[in-house]
Amino acid sequence: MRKKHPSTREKRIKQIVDSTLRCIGDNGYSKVTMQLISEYTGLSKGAINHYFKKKEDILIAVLNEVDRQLFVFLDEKIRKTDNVENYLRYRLSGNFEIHKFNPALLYILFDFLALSIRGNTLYTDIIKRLFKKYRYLSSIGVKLGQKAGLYRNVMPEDLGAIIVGIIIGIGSQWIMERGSFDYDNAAKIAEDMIVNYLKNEGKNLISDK
Amino acid sequence: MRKKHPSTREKRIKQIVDSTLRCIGDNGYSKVTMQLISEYTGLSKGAINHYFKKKEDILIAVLNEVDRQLFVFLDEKIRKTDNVENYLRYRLSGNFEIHKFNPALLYILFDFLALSIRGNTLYTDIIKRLFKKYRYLSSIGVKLGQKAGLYRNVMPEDLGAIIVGIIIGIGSQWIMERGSFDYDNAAKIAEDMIVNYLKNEGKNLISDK
Amino acid sequence: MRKKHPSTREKRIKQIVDSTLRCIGDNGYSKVTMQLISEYTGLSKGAINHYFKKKEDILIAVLNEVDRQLFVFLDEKIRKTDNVENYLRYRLSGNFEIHKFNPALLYILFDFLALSIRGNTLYTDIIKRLFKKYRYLSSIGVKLGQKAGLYRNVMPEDLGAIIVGIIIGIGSQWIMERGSFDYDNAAKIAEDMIVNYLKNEGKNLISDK
Amino acid sequence: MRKKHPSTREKRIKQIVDSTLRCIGDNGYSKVTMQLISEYTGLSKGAINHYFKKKEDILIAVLNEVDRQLFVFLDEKIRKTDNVENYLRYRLSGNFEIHKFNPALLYILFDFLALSIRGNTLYTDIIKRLFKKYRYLSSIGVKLGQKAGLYRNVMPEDLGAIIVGIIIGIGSQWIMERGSFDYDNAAKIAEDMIVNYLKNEGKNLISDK
DNA sequence: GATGAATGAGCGTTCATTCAT
DNA sequence: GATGAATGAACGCTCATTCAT
Repeated sequence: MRKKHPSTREKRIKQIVDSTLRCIGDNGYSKVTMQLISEYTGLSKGAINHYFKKKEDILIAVLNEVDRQLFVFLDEKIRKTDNVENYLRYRLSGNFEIHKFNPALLYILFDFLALSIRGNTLYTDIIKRLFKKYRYLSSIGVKLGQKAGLYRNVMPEDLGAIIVGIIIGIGSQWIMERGSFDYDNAAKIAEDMIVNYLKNEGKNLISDK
Repeated sequence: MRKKHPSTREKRIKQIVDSTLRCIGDNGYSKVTMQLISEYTGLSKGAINHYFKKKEDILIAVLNEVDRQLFVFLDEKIRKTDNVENYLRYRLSGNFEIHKFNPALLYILFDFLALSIRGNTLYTDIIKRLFKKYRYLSSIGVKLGQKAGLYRNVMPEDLGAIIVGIIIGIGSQWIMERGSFDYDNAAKIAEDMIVNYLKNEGKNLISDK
Repeated sequence: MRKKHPSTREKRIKQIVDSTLRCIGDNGYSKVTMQLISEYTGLSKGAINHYFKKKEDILIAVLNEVDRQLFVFLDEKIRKTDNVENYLRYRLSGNFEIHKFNPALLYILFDFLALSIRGNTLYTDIIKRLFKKYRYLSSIGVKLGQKAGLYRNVMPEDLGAIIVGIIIGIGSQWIMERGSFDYDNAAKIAEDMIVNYLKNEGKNLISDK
Repeated sequence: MRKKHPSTREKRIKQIVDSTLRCIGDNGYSKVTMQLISEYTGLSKGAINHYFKKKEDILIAVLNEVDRQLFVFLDEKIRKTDNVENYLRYRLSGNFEIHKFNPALLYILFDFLALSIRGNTLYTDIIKRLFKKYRYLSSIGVKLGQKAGLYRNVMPEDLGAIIVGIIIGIGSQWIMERGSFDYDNAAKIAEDMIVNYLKNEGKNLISDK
């Protein structure tokens, strides 16, 4: 029996992935069961298993979806600028904004990150790729500034790591306890700190330690 | 009914906590079972239960041990300096060093962080307290510099959040994939970036965005 | 998502309750495990859990089933009479009969009674309700006789307690050791004793103690 | 090494039995663990096991102690009378009194009764013996009255079963819910009902059913 | 005699997965 | 395609019992 409605399969897969994303956002990775996914999706457990042979397969699809959503959200904002400095600033402020107004994505990212840090080879590769991409995207702003002669000569990849790190590092603390510091101010300082550093090539500020 | 061998109990408790710490470091929080802890410890499941009534109690003890180890390691290093700028630099470089040579602590921190982000009230308070402490310790270096007239006038708490964020943010990426960027260089840049920012009060580098 | 086979679920639930009833009758409450219930039912442990989330839920269902069976058995017999005195006699003899030919119900009742006497709040309410109902049903026969001017003026509720008490009190002894006394004769004496007492209003038989 | 203080053993055994009795009275049979017995006794688990090889051995000793206490309490009261009718009345009222003011004994009796009803051969024999003894003791009052020409000619053993039954039957309901009926009044009615029945030989009150 | 550390079988329960319908 | 009944391994945990000290 051949596929009668090939679009049904894709529709169902999207339905399952979206529901699971919502489910993880609501309950956390460790609380997600096939039963709960089934309830969020409105499909039976059997139907879920019909489209995804293993629970892990759903979670991998979810992680890819998180990646896609983060990318879509940011790219839209950044593509609109042609100011070199703004490229970097928009990436920073855009990310800070995402985590503030849609923390579920960060929640999920952290769940998978925690799993991936160990040998969980299932998610590791996806998370690695995700981080690599964001370091790369962050480094583009640095490279553009260097090409324009605005930024000092540092390894763009290492600065990409700092940019990505500062975003998730501040975000994670803020998620833990919102009142513990001024998120917007810290984000602003971080932004200035990075741009400030990149523009201060000539000054010998490096300690002689 | 006096304890005849109080040292035995304490020894066993330490043995279990240390073994669990090692176990989480090797396998990750989600993979840790009472059975596995028992195997790592070399004691029976019943024996583990004799000292810790609940699995959670072990994990809380482990988390406190992580906290203690981080504190002991850093304080030793920092106490030795009386140079104001070095206070901040030592805290940064010290943390980077820990995560490089004893990444298990960061693994575990992330595991509990991921759990705490959701409603897991068991670890949340401990993790909150831990983060708060590190933001505070980081802010001390800022305050000292401000008092000495060396650093610009920013909220020390917000800078504490940035310092802690940058340490765990870079650390987590490096743990994920060691070859993806130059950890030592990124750490050095981050260090300079922060000190640079703090010392550049007069310059109007803040973007007019 | 409509139920396709609603009868399957109900059939299984009945199957589990009946099997557990048999299991408790054979082995006693304290010996009943999920494993044993599963064996009596012929279903896997997982299947039992599919229909009853908690072991307690099965036992509550069992207790309600015992209640139902007792009620059905007695009501049938009693409804057939319109003789006022027979109402009480039938209730007494009917109960004695049940306990003689289906002692499992009494076994189970005692198991739950023993549990309920202590703070086991799970079964206490059900057992309380059950006893209350039987006291009430027993008191009806007294009230009818009083209305008809046949019985002396005593609190029907207190007599209900005596009637219920005598039934389970004699039953429990007989269950313990069948040869120890003549159950049928004791039941007959008890029946006469109660009716005798109720009909002897005028005589000052009450001791002047 | 021979026993230095033979009385120590007996003292310890009494200490353990008494503590366990108290422990069951407080918590119920099903809640009693060796740990709890150890805490109630103030001895270590190892010490308990030194005197009683099995937990069951303790419980058998406890049950015998309950039997002994019930006997002691009642016999004292009854021995004081030489009035034939009072013999029976004292046994009834005495028992009602015990259960009212020391329900723990009834609690424990019910716990073991529930266990004994099934094949738990450990306690069955003791409980059987206990019931038999009380039926016998109750029947003495009947026999005395018959010898004195006061009571009708019924099987004393069967009446013993009714007397014992009515005592535990009413007691169990009252323990379950104290407010559900007037215990004292029900006890009084039960007492009169029995004596009334025994004294009404001539009257043909027996239904012709 | 006395302790409590240690054992391990067995408990109720969860859950990914399979499969007859 | 879709269902949910059924499975069974694995989990955290309890507890009577043993035994080195």
